[in-house]
Amino acid sequence: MINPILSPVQTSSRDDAVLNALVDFVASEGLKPGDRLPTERLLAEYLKVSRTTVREALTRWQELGLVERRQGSGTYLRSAVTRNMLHMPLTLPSGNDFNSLMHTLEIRRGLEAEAAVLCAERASDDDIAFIEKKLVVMEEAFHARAGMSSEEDWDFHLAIFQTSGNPLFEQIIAAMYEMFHRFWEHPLGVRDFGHASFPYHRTLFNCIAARDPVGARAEALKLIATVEDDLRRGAANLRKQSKT
Amino acid sequence: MINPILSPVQTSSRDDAVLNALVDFVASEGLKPGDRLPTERLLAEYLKVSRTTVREALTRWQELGLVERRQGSGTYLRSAVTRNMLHMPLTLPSGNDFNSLMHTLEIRRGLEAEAAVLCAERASDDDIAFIEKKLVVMEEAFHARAGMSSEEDWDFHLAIFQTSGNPLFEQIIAAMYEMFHRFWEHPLGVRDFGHASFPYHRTLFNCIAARDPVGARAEALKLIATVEDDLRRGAANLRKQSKT
DNA sequence: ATTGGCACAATGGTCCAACCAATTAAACAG
DNA sequence: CTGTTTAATTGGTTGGACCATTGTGCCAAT
Repeated sequence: MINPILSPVQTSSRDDAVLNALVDFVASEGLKPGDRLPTERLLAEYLKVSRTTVREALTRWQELGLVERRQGSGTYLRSAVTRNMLHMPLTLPSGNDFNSLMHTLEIRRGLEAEAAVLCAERASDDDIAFIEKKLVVMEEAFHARAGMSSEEDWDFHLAIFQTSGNPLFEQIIAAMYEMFHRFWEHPLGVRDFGHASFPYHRTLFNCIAARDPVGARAEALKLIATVEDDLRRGAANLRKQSKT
Repeated sequence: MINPILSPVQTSSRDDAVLNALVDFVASEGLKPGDRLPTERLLAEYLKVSRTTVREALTRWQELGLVERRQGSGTYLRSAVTRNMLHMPLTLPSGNDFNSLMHTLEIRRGLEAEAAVLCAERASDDDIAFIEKKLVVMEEAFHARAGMSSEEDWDFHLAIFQTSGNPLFEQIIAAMYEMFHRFWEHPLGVRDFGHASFPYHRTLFNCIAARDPVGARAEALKLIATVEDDLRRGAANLRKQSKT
C-alpha cells in the first residue's frame, strides 16, 4: 500500500476524462435519472475525442447501471452520478442455485442485524412513528392478501435502514434483496413463502421503539432465520420434484 | 418478477455472445486467474466479429473486475468466470469525511462478525492451518516493523473470508477496506493506527481454531471496535489541528 | 560470459469514415 | 382526424489505419 499523498492518482486513460466531464455536465445541467444525455456524436465533438472513446466510456457506465442506452432513441441517466464514485461490482457465480441464494441471506443476516442495532440506538420519535406506519401498512397488506407482500415488506425494512443513518446498508442489502427475488418470487412452490417471518416484524419494531439494540439484533436474526428456513424447504421441494 | 425458466435469456446483443463464447473458451482451456486471454485481434477473427465489438465486451468485463488489460502486454483473467454469473454493481458516493469512514466500519462490523462465525463453523483443518500461517506472517511483520502492516493484515482477514465459503464477504468488505484506506494510510497523524487491533487477531484465530462461532463473533467485534476507536482519535486530532 | 542499450514485433488504445438497425417524428394519403 | 409512409436521428457494428506501451531478442561494449 502506498501513501496516496505520494502517488496522486494519475488520471491516465481518456475514458475517465470523458466520464469526469460527463459528471460535470450532468451537474451543470441539473440532469436527473430518466433524463437524456447528449448523443455520442455530440459528446465526441464537444470533448474532442473520437466517438469510439465516448462509446467505451458510456459502455462502462452502462455496465455499472448508471446509464441506459436505447438504440434509435438515446442514452438516458439511470441514477445520480458524482465524481469520485466508488464502484463495487459484486459477482456471484451461477446466481440461481441454492448456495448462491443462501449467500445473499448470510450477508443480509450480518447487515440487517447491525442496521437494527444502529436503528434502535439512533431512532428519533419521528423515525419510530414513520417505521410503525410502514409496519402497519405491511400488516394490513398481509391480512388483506393472506400472505407476505414483497413491496410493503421491503418498505418496512427500508425505513429501518434509512433510520440507521448509514446509506450503505440500504444499497448493499437492496442488492442482496434483488439478487434473491430475481429468481424467487414464488420460490420453488413454497406457497406461503415469508409467512413465518411475519410476526418478527412487529417484535423487531417493538425493540426499536423501546431503544433496545440487543433485542433488535436478536429479532432481526430470527426474522432472517425464517427466510433461510423457507429457502431450505424450497430446496427440499426441488429435490423431491426432480426425483419424480 | 418472472420465472427465469419461462423466459430464457434472449440472445440479444453481440457483446453477450462474445462473452459467452469467451466463458466457454476459458472453461475449455482451463484458464485460471492470472492467465492471459487471446488477443483482441485473434478473438475478433475467431468469433467473426469486429475488433470493436470484442473490445466493447472486454470493456464490460474489465469494469466488473473480471479481467485486466495491460497495453502492450495483453488481457488477463482476474477472477473465475462462469455462464449465468449474476452481476450486481453498486456505486457509492465516495465520501472521505469522518462519517463516511465510520459508515464503512459499521458495514465491516456486521460482515466481519458474520464471516467469523461462518468460518468457525465450516473451517477444515487445512483451512485453519492456512489461516494460522497468514496470522504468523502478520505477527512477524508487526514485530519487524513495530507496527501494523496493511498488506499482511489484509491477507489474514482474507483467509477468513475465503474460508467462510461465501465470496460476497470478500467482495463487499474489500470495497469497504479500499474506501477506508484510500485516504487513511496513516490516518490523521495517528502513528500507531491499528496497534490496538493486533492482539485480537490471535484471539479471533483461537476461537476459529476451537470451532467457537460465538467467541469468534465476539473477538471480531472487539477487533473492529479498536479500529473505530482509532478513527475517532484521528478525527479528534484533526479537530485539534484545525483549531490551530 | 555478463551487461546494457537498441531495434523490432506484438498488443491494447484511439481515431476515422462509413454503414446497419431501431426509434422517433414529421409528412402524407385516406 | 387517423393511419401509413417516409425521412431523420441515434445507438450498434464494421474495417482499416495509426499511436503508445510493453516485451523480447539481438548486438555491441565491457
